[in-house]
Amino acid sequence: MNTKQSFGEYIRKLREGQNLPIRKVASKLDIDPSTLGKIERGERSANKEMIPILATLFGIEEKNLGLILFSDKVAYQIIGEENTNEILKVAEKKIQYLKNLNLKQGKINFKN
Amino acid sequence: MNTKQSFGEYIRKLREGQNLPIRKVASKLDIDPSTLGKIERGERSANKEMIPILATLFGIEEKNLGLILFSDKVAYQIIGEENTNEILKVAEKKIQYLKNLNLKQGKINFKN
DNA sequence: TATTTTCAGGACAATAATTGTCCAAATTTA
DNA sequence: TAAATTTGGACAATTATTGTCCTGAAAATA
Repeated sequence: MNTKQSFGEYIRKLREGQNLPIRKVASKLDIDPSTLGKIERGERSANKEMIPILATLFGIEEKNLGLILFSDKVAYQIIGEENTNEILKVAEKKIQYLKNLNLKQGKINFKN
Repeated sequence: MNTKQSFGEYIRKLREGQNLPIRKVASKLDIDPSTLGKIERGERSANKEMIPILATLFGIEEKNLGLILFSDKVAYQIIGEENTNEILKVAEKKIQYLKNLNLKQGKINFKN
């Protein structure tokens, strides 16, 4: 897992590796070429529905592509803070706690 | 740091610990009592401007309160995914990379 | 118990953020 | 040079978020 690339950079390299124009990939995704261009440049976010399509197209694991997308989202959300590592650590524990809670009980109530 | 509490639960306990009605704290925050109630119940998000006010009011560290708020946000964003730990780990590396990059260069370009 | 205070939660409007398109200009490729 | 591709701004549409108001329930207090 290369952590030095954003989702956009990543899929751009994949696309260029196959010598595909934006136009064609965008058509597979059923979006405007301009939108895909923006996604590749990080000016728009990809959405989850695009993951399986791109994964199939480029022959990579859906799971990994999703990982790159979501880690980008998380990074983007807190990059402006000072104590990013602490935030992530506490978030991890919170998630563990909540998932565990969820096994025993029913729903999730989490919004902040 | 108690990771078993959301931001809302946390400030609710603080508030109740001082026997303050929602109304009064809400007034300090300059918001409707109903809004604070929702924040405490996790139906609304707190915003950053509230942090210093609440920290002062309850005599706690701004930094810690911010930590609770942001870790909540991160947790909430990815709680629905399977591989949350991996996501956090990759996000951490990405942030390190970006921060380091930022020291050398200028701005941030990150949005996904 | 009656009154008052507090709190919960739905409905709503206002605002903000996100998403995607269209188009024209710039760049790249053939 | 001509054609194809890509960039990026302006824009509209959609969606998400924020906070208020209000009513009724619950809790506290007299």
